[in-house]
Amino acid sequence: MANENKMEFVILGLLSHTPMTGYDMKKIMDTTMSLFWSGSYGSIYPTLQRLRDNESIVSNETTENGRDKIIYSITDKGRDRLQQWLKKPVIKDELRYETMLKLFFGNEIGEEDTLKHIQEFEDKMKRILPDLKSSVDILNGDVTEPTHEYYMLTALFGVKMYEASIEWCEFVKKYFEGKQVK
Amino acid sequence: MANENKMEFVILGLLSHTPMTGYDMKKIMDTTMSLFWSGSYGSIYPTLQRLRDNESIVSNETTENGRDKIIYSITDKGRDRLQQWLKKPVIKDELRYETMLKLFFGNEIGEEDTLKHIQEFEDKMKRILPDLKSSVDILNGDVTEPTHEYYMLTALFGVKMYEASIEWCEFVKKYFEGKQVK
DNA sequence: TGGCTCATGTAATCTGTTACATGATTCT
DNA sequence: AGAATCATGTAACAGATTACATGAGCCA
Repeated sequence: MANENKMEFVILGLLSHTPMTGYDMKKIMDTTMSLFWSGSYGSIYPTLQRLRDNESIVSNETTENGRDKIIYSITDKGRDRLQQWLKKPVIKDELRYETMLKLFFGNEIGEEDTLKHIQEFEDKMKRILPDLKSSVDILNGDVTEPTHEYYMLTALFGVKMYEASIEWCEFVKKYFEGKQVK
Repeated sequence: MANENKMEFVILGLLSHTPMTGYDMKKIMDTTMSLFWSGSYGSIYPTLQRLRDNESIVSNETTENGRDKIIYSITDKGRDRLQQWLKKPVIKDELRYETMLKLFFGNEIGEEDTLKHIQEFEDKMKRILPDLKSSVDILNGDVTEPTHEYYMLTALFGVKMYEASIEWCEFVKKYFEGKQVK
């Protein structure tokens, strides 16, 4: 019942950085924030309307490069609500890894098929890790935007998680290899 | 539309280990599997009925210690379905950390309040880590159950994640301290 | 006796995704 | 010309949680 509508605060948070469109928000969620958050248009646009209705944000219709867009900005009321939420204790940090689920039940299909999931997991992280690392490096030297420090720390968290995950994958592979030899 | 009802496979997976009640399943999800999965009675019990209807599992009503319970077992058909799913590629590994969200927007409330979340995050992991480590140790020496190997590897993943997270927390704290001094 | 755990279940509700519709502009 | 991207939006559906109801046994 603690009706904490997260999407509301994600939007308010993004608008606390700078005014933008719903489309822009989706892009940020798909890139910068994808490590720890996600969202679809089907939840972004209705939430924008709700936030506008309760005066947490205001909208501004403009045309840029011949494209109609609605640029949203946060109001004082919205900033207040955001800050209040930010100061509240965290309710839930959730990890939902299908890979771990399939590993947990791996005995049912055996090591070979299970290792395919582990390898895919490792490959995925190795693909993302370089970009994540370079983000950290770029943001680290950047003192123009105070928000970038916070962004850098979340990216660094990603780097640490992915590095630890990759190490774990290597261990799992060796573990199963060792068993094979026996 | 790739209607992958995960809860079905979680239940089939648990029953592939051993027969048990819905209540038992919930307990395992709250403990052993909580690292990478969760579920409520409101999704467990209806799914059990569906799985029984399509003959993936069978139920057995008994009384133990004067308590009525319904013990479910997996059928050959259910095991087939489970194996087919386990062999399919993983669709989604998702991390949803409110702590990272609040850190990402931390500029809005400043370092002091943000650090409270980081500290809480670290404390939580430091509370869980010892149990997780001892699970790994216990399972590591245990060769009685072949499923325990897979369980051990998921627990080890937890250990690696938590250790890396704690290190990251220490870094974040030092990072902000360093800024303070400047 | 009272509170906790064992045990099963449902109704209301929420939250979110998917898939589609629409149409303009930019890139190749 | 055609594909991809920019940009907004909705309807249908999926999936899950919360809160409640019920009742028995165990422990202090």
